[in-house]
Amino acid sequence: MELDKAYDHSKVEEKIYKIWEDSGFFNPDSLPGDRKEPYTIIMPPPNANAPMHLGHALFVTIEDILIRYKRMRGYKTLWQPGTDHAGFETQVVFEKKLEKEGRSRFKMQREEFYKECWDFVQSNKHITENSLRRLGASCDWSRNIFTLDPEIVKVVYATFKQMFNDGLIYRGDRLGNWCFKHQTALSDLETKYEERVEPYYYLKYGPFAISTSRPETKFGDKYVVMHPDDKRYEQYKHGDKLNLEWINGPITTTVIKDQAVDMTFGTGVMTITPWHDAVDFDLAQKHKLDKEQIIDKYGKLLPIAGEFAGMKILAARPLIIEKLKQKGLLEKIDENYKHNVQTCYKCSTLIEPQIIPQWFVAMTKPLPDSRPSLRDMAIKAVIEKKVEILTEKFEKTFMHWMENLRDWPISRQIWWGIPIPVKYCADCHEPIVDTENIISQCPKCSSANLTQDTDTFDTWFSSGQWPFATLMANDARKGLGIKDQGSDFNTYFPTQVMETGWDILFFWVARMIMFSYYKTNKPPFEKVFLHGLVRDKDRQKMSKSKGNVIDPLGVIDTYGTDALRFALIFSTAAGNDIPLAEDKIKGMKHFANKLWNIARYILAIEDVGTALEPSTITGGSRPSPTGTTPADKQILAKLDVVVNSATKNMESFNLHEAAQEIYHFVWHEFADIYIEASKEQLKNEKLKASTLSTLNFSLLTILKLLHPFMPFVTEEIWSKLNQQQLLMVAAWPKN
RNA sequence: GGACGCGUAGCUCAGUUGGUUAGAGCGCGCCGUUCACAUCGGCGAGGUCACAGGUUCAAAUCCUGUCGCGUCCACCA
Repeated sequence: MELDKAYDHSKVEEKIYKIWEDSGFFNPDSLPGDRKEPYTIIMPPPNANAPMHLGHALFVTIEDILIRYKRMRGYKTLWQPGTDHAGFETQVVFEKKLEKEGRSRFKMQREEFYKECWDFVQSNKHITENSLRRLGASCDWSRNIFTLDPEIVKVVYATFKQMFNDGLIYRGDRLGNWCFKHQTALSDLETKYEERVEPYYYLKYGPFAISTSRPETKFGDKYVVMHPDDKRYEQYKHGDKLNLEWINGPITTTVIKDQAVDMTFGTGVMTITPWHDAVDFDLAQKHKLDKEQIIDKYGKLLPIAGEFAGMKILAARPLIIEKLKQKGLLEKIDENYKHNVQTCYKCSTLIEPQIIPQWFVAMTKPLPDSRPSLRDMAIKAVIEKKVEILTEKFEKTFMHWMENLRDWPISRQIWWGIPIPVKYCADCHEPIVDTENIISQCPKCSSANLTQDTDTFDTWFSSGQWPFATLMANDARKGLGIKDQGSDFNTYFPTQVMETGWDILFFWVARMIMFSYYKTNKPPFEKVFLHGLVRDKDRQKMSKSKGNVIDPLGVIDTYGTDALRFALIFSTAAGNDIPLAEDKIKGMKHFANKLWNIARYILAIEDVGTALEPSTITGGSRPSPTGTTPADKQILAKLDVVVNSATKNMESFNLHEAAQEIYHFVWHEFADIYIEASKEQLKNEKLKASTLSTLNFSLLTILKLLHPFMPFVTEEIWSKLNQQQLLMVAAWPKN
């Protein structure tokens, strides 16, 4: 048998993937042998609309390594694939596309928009899935699912209804983060703070001095707040009324004393704008104060602003200041006030807090069946290691976040997503949960005058249920109940590992744990393995919205999937970011070629026609100790060490260490030392048998060790060795 | 403001519970191609493991402090 002089991945990868896929071994139901113990990874569903980036390559590499390893160890392995409609993310991308075409969703019908967005996502979805194939992902495509598939939506709706009935979901007039551009509320996680330098104004408010960077919010200020212990304002009592001249004329203000005021900040006096500020909102709630909307949802001033009504806030600001100045109410301006402003994480538009009715999930409210709150169940699970977050660093971060958790707003005023299954009675205003869309009469007042809620769910409300929703959906498709023998949910839940990026620890992982306990009283997964971010060569974060994503398919074309995978895993400790240098990938292509040539050397000996039968060459049984040379003994001993250590590292998720030691062994022990020694030994007829046997045993073992990391080249070489079964289901080496 | 992490060879980074001459990829210097591989081989240069203390028989690894860098969370009217 003669191999090509160099390994050519382009001739191999597509062919091998097809062999794997045709074998059916991606599907746990079709694996050879009697496999009882399941090992399950639910794939974090990639955003269906987004082209693949190196983050995908990294997660596929890690998860595929784990799955292939466990498959070789005889587990009933399920890697559940899927794609994500990614509500807001996708809508933003799609709206940008519309914008380029000179269109806008605000000029479209909702149905028209949804259909176009659906088609857009569907066409990109296949591209994403094929990219996963090119990366060698050995996931079970027969179970492939999409977050908007009806079986998933059904599970999501059932959870919503159950939570609503349990009083864990409520509709509230609460202050939310409002993005003017995207015309939707956002959760705190979907906003970011940006440092800006803006003028800061000191104003005369009757006898007081107040300060603000946002004079346009001040029209409705009819309360003035100070700390009860502040000696400077002793003469003012809580509830005192004062008349004073303000922007648009005389007003009456009421003194409020509250400890929330920081006496050391500014003058220790502030006025409040409950409709547009979180602290002020809380104060107003506490003291039952009036709340007035100053700015509408398009960022324009309302009639309360008098002559400024209808103006955009930023345009009005200098005019308001000018008027204050003319009235002698402006004391001074600090032009270089540095502060952080909250902005939309997608478009950096200033976030305006607004009171808008939204649906919330109560995170800290105990469950009606006497279980603790969603938040507390998740904290308990992590403390008790029912869910183990790998690396202490992330566990700490997780706990810190959980302990400060607030209620979660789950409604969005966008169109791309799962509609909230609620109707409102126009007569008695009762919200009616209608998950089947069959209710036409208000159960309370019998009115037939019902209107549909127009909001959609936060994507994470549905993807937070992904681990059990996917398995339940699989069962629904097969007509199985979740408790039936052999159902996916029964067999594969809880799953073993959740592998994902640390950047969605709060968005996703935390929510999955909470939903899972709520719904099943079990953890969704036993371990959480968080990988870092693949950064570009300037260490910049790669993201769809920044447009700096590097297409991994180009790198694969040049160097091969195995090289990319090995480069990604090679120096990747859990949780550390990875700046990917192309040189590293190139080096790993060389390694694949090295492996190829090791096999080529061994196979060539066979062709040269030694005394050995091919069966001996390819049998791969461990050489018997008698008749081996010190060199044979040494390499076999080292092989044992590597098998041992690599196995240990695979079990403890130190994949990069396993990769490194295998690499070192193959190149610098086996090739550099033993193969060189073998050339001399083969000249001696008496040593030929044991030498060949040592070479072959070592090679076969190496192929098994490397297969999870470099599946293509190892499977290809394996096939040249006339093996009966595929390497992907060969047994992991033991010693 | 709160929390977390990092500082190891010219560059990018590994180094699990403290234990022999601290590693990899790339780069660099010299030598070597009929004999698996030039996508290679051999030899080599290069690190006071940020700094200062401490614990220990033993510290890159544990503790304290200093300097420098970064991340996350929250946010002052």
